Amino acid sequence: MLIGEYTHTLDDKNRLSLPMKFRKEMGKRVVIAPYLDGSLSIFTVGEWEKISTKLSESSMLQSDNRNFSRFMFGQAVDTDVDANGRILIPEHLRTRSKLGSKVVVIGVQNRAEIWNETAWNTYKKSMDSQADALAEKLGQLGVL
Amino acid sequence: MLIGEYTHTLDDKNRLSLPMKFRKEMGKRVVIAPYLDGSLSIFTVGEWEKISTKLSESSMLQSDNRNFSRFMFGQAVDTDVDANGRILIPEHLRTRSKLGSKVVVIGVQNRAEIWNETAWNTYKKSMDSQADALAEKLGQLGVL
DNA sequence: ACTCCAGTGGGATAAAGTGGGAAATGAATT
DNA sequence: AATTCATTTCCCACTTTATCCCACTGGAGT
Repeated sequence: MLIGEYTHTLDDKNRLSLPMKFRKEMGKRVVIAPYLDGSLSIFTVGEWEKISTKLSESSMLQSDNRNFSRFMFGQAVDTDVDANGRILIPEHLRTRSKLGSKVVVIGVQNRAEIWNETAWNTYKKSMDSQADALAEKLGQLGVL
Repeated sequence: MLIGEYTHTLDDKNRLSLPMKFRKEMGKRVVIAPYLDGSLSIFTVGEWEKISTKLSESSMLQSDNRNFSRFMFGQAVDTDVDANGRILIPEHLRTRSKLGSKVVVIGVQNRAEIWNETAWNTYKKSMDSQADALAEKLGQLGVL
């Protein structure tokens, strides 16, 4: 279970160290993929395979499925974690999520997310003000 | 599993190097075919045969199937991967997908796609703005 | 204050990607 | 049928980018 928020530097060689607390669970190999709300996601290979399986069962002749598969797979990368616990963020993903030298790595259950630092702070603030309303909605759906 | 985005050059001899990460899975021989959304597709011979089988099982009495088969098979070529991991893109396919000297090769599970660089960037942008809605839709369908 | 370690930075080495020339194949013309 | 011209295929070499490895730093804990 990945939890917590860590601010790390993304250096000019596109290297990002994973928080020490994540490394054991992440293992030696992870998949980095574009994710929702402008963030990037880091999955363990196990979690990634679950997603792959689900998407491979959907027909590529339907544009919704095709588009989402392209979006995820086309931009994803599976990469080794180096000896210092760092991963390489490909240039196209770095650009997409507008990552500067300071990024935020957060743990969300089975995945980690990488955020542009200011985008994360903005997001946090807006969620804070909406949290009560959100809880209400989820409560109505019986989630919590 | 083919994933990732790579920008490669298509030289004046119509040669395109496959990303190193794709080469093992692609093998010594691949099939290049026109694909959807203006892209070209690269399949392993194995994957190509699967598609062929499926299409041959669908009735050619339906004009949609007939037309789609013509579209794929009529323009497809099977070609060797050379010693440097490069393939030759036939002129008619290069023209069709408006490929200049810079093209993007992406991996999408069982296939690779070749895109005109600017077309890909445009596509990505439009997908980025739709991804959240798309994920929601697929979530409702039980895909994610 | 000293030690240890997570996180960071930089230089050396290897390899992926690309370009160009030589050899081979095929077509065309006399 | 033979020679020449054009096009394709193969091979080698270069350049740039990425990967590996080691060293440093600053903060936390003893």
